[in-house]
Amino acid sequence: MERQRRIPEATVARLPVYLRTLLEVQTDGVTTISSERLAELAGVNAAKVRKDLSYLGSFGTRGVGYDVDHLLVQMSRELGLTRDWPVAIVGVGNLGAALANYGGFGDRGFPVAALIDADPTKVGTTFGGHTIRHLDDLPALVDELGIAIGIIATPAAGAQEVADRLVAAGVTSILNFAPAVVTVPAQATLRKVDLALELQVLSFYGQRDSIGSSLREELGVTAEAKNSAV
Amino acid sequence: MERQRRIPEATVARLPVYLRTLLEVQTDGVTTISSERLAELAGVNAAKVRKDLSYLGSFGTRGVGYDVDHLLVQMSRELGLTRDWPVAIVGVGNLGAALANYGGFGDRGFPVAALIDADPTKVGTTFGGHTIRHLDDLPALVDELGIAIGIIATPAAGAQEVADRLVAAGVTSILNFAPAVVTVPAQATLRKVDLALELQVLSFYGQRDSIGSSLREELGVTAEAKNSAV
DNA sequence: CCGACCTTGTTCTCTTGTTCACAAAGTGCC
DNA sequence: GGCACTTTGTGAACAAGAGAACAAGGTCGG
Ligand SMILES: NC(=O)c1ccc[n+]([C@@H]2O[C@H](COP(=O)([O-])OP(=O)(O)OC[C@H]3O[C@@H](n4cnc5c(N)ncnc54)[C@H](O)[C@@H]3O)[C@@H](O)[C@H]2O)c1
Ligand SMILES: NC(=O)c1ccc[n+]([C@@H]2O[C@H](COP(=O)([O-])OP(=O)(O)OC[C@H]3O[C@@H](n4cnc5c(N)ncnc54)[C@H](O)[C@@H]3O)[C@@H](O)[C@H]2O)c1
Repeated sequence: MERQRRIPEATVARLPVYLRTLLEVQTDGVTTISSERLAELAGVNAAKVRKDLSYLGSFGTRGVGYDVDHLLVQMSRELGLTRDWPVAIVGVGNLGAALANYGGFGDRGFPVAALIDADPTKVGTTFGGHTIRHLDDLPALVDELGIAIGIIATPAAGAQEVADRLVAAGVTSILNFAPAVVTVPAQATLRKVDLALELQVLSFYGQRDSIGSSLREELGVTAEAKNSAV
Repeated sequence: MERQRRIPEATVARLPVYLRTLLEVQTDGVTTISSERLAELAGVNAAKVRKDLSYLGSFGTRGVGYDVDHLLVQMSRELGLTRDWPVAIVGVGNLGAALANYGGFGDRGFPVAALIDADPTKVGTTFGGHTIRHLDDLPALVDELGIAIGIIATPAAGAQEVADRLVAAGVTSILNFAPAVVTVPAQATLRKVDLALELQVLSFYGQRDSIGSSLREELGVTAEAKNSAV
């Protein structure tokens, strides 16, 4: 039985949800879980769960379900979570500072390894246990600390330049919070988090509702978020 | 010529990007734009732009392009941006505080109208010009201030309860930052922003790359983010 | 007024993703 | 050991979305 490669993008985006769900049931002492139950907890369709998991290999036992521990190991391996991915936060302002303070990333294998800013009055100061470094130090920091992921938390105007510099320094995974279209070469991966966009999408559907349209209800639009990748 | 209803979800998620792009070129004095140019600036395919815009109606002029001002008006109307959408932030911690401090929302028609927390030591204190209110006050706040959107910035454990309370109080648009699966009834809309998920997806693709696989290059995976709706 | 040129709007095809439905495979009772 | 029951893994049908291609419609120079 040949291992199936090329995991669909939609599946990749759901694996973290399954992972989190499995970690939760694991702490409850659950050792085996059916696709039905996992689907319920993860807010998706059971057939989808089975198909998604089948991309990892055939780990289930028919008539029984999936072994939680085993699934967690396979899933972590597939997602690349068997190693740490040091993160650099670029732009230590309002948002960057909040992210730097947040402990939830290091726990999960994404330690904040560097804080970077372009403002000379911020560079050199210490924040949350890190000395803020200048953007020019980026290549050195990548070498020293093995930065694998860059988070852009600068104003929109600077986002593309920061992305270019990150890629030039060898950081090929980028998460962009700035409300700007940023492009990177094909060998890099860029994902974005755009709050204004989210609010505007909510506004769109909210307006539909308040107009009294029952369109979406008729369609049975589902309860769980439908974000594409978020 | 019948107006085409039922705008695809994928299109709805791109309209805010076009909107932002159009606002930018508008300030540069541009009055007309072709689908080709808009596509380039928005980081998408030109055919997609034309198809997306055609859902709003036929506003372009063949041989010329689209009138920027007109397009902005139509798009704003469609997205429901002709009115304000007061936002309540639930959970004024690390993240909630950063969001509350951020001025970028009010500018765009999403004023932060209320800050809500469950912690008795925080309730009653003032933050960023708002007195923090208790979760129990939610129904009253919705009545008084016309809260239209709720942002969940509490720990994961409280997220579902907060969502339930928001819906019960009449808030049908919710943006969830907590790493938890939250479900809402069909008449409500929920979107999520999940940073851990984003990082794990980056880790997946980062691992693929560092293994030396040229899979994605061969596939010509594109430069712009592929987030589904974000 | 006409013809060369440009850009939209839309149709068609291809790809990706979702869901159903069911045979295959395993468990555990009797 | 056999049989009833459960749950997986996947084939096939269906739905949504992306992109190429092109006819229709409009501009503008002459
Ligand atoms: N704060 C929020 O809650 C929030 C919410 C949504 C989106 N955003 C977006 O996140 C980004 C950051 O927001 P913020 O509120 O933290 O802004 P901010 O102004 O508080 O901080 C920006 C920081 O980036 C630094 N910076 C500017 N240009 C830089 C460059 N080229 N290289 C390195 N550093 C640079 C600045 O010195 C500053 O420290 C913005 O694009 C904003 O639109 C923020
Ligand atoms: N801080 C970040 O940068 C960051 C990044 C990604 C995700 N998140 C997520 O965002 C959420 C908030 O993170 P944080 O760092 O601000 O946490 P935090 O602990 O700093 O703040 C949480 C706040 O929510 C309040 N709260 C708790 N339960 C509540 C309830 N039932 N109703 C109302 N308020 C309640 C608490 O009193 C506290 O003020 C978490 O789920 C976290 O995982 C945070």
